Amino acid sequence: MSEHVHSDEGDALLKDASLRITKPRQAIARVLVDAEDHPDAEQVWSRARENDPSVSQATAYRTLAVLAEKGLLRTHTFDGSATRYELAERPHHDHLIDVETGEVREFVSREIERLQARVAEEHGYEIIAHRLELYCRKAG
Amino acid sequence: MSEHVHSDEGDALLKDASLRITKPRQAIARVLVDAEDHPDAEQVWSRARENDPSVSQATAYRTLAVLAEKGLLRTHTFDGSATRYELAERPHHDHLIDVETGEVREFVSREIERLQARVAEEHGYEIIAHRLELYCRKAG
DNA sequence: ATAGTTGCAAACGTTTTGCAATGGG
DNA sequence: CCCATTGCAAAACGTTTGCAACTAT
Repeated sequence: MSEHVHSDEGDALLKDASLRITKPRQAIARVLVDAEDHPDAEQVWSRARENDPSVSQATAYRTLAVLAEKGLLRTHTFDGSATRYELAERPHHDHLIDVETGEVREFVSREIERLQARVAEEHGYEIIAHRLELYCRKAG
Repeated sequence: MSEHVHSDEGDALLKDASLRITKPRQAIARVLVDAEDHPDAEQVWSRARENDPSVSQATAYRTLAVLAEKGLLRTHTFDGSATRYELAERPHHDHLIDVETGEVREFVSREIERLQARVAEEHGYEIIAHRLELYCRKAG
């Protein structure tokens, strides 16, 4: 059931950001909700156009920017390439990047997080956010 | 003594990269050796021009690219902004970024490193490189 | 001599923005 | 109705590159 429900989750995302519900934004929001990878703006735009071919690049970038700014999306910039996006509502995790294939795996380590907090504390800081990326190769 | 020695360290850096010693590259290399922060390409270029005003932007970018590629420089891309550089010969460390002032502090945690290696291992990988950034605010 | 290096300016890929037209609340 | 939002095209940004002149080796 529910082939294409009224894209509830996507609309919820937009509402959470206090954005007006418009067709272009719905197309974009659905892409983000459905995404199982970490698409960049161009990919989000391209996928959104499959839902609504009239969506412009500008709207894709603008919507991503607002959602990220309001904390509903998380952004990543692996190395120096295009910014990639993912839903922030997903549980926090860090990334393990296979440098040969580009595959991205997610992981969490409570122990590492705890040590990070301690490091910040030792410097007189508290952590707002962090980013941990392991660039790896399959163990031989 | 040694007001402006023949920029030994800078030349050494270039030699290590098997680059010909030229005036523009010497100007750039000295900037990198002297840098106590994490300058981006534009900053390196601008500082290099203080030594030799004729250094072009292209040469700055080209030299940084080669040095980074040959492993003599490490690169960072905090958030989505311009790539920043630092000497790789310096002991490895991670970064704590003050989100209010932009100040960057360095730290190392052997414990965190060990846990990272373990995470990679659990996934069947070995770490080539990693990046850990703590975005922090001064503790209230 | 000659291959590596340079500055210039144009091109690049990604992202942002001014604008007049459109459309949601 | 009115202001947020849109698409378009131009611009901005950081970075790369083709080329003819130059220079370290």
